[in-house]
Amino acid sequence: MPVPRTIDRDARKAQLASAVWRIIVERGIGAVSVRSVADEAGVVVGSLRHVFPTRAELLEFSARLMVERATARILATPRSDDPVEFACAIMRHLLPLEPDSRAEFEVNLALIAESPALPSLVEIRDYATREVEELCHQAVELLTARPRDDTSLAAARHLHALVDGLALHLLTQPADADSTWATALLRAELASLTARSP
Amino acid sequence: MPVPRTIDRDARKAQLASAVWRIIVERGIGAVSVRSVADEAGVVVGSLRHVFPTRAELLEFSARLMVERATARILATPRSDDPVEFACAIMRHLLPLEPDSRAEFEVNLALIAESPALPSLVEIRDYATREVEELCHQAVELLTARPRDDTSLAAARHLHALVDGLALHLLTQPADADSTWATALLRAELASLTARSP
DNA sequence: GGCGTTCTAGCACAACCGTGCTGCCAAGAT
DNA sequence: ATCTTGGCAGCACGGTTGTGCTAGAACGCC
Repeated sequence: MPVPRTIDRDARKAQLASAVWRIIVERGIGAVSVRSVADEAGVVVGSLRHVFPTRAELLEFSARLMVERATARILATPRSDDPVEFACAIMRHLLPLEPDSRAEFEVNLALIAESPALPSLVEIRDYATREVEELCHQAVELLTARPRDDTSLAAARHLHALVDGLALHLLTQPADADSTWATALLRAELASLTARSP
Repeated sequence: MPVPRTIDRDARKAQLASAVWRIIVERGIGAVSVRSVADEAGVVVGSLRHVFPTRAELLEFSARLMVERATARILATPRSDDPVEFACAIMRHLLPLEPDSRAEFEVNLALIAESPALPSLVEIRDYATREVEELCHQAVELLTARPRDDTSLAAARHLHALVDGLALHLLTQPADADSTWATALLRAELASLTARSP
């Protein structure tokens, strides 16, 4: 049985997904169409549709890959002896401070804004939210060195809301504006968690 | 000089704007077109375009009216003797706890997500952000009873991020889910502000 | 070399989009 | 009664969208 030429489908998918991200960042989610994405990726529509038969599949994969990338980056955070600095380094990855994470958050927001029209993306978004929530729980556990209870649950929710709110504000200001205040705020919050623990 | 029949343009504009909101909430920002809005409002495209010649003007007015409505609702908050309860009542208006405020926040988010494509809406969004920021400053001043300085600025930013993060999380959960935890979290944060002041 | 399969390239179609434009209707001032 | 003008209804046009479908090109295996 002959096995004809095959391209690296995963690489091709990633190439197309990053084209999607670029368009979302530069022109908004509304500008994402099979044609604009194919153009941006430098392929023809036929090739794109050979890998992603429908637009929904294209967006779904793009969203999923984005979550994977973010997860990988967070897991790759170098351990630190200082708990506050370690937690801060992890949480910083959730803020749109660099082009990559900025794109990730922008895509995340686009998913929320378009969720009524794209129900298949809701579960991806919810999965990502649960992951971040779990991360906040772990951060609280690390800093307070206590098991989970009602107060630590509230603290985790507080931290989660704070991080996402900071992300929202960083996104609405220009990419090159001063953003040291956000890190400082985050570090102060994390430090106060250790201070409050007995 | 003859003066022919005139409709209440402001009422007509508000009618069309609320149709825009409904579509954003139910079908996402991507589903907002002159035709879908005219349908939803029960008028024909020609009539809509008589009031809003272009789609951009329609969206711009809808966004501006939304900010006005929110501002009015906040200003109408009854004063309370308890500073924490008063601040909490005001901040609750910024959370998507009821259909109206839910729609407002959803529209706000849609504006952010589509800002690359609709630059004219950016300044409206920025104006709304500044208003909320100012509100947070006033809340901090009220609770700590101290003038603005670096620490109160940080506290206001903290509060602002927390409120917007909470709003984001409330939006991603079903409209009828339990949301008492958000109010509790907010009240605790506001109470801790008074506690910290000397 | 020939075959078979994957990939590429693109046409076609129906639907939808924003917007320019043209009549028609109704109502109030004269 | 007539005239003037704001509002209503809708057609038309060029563009874009998602997707079905077909024909050819490129390549690994026999």
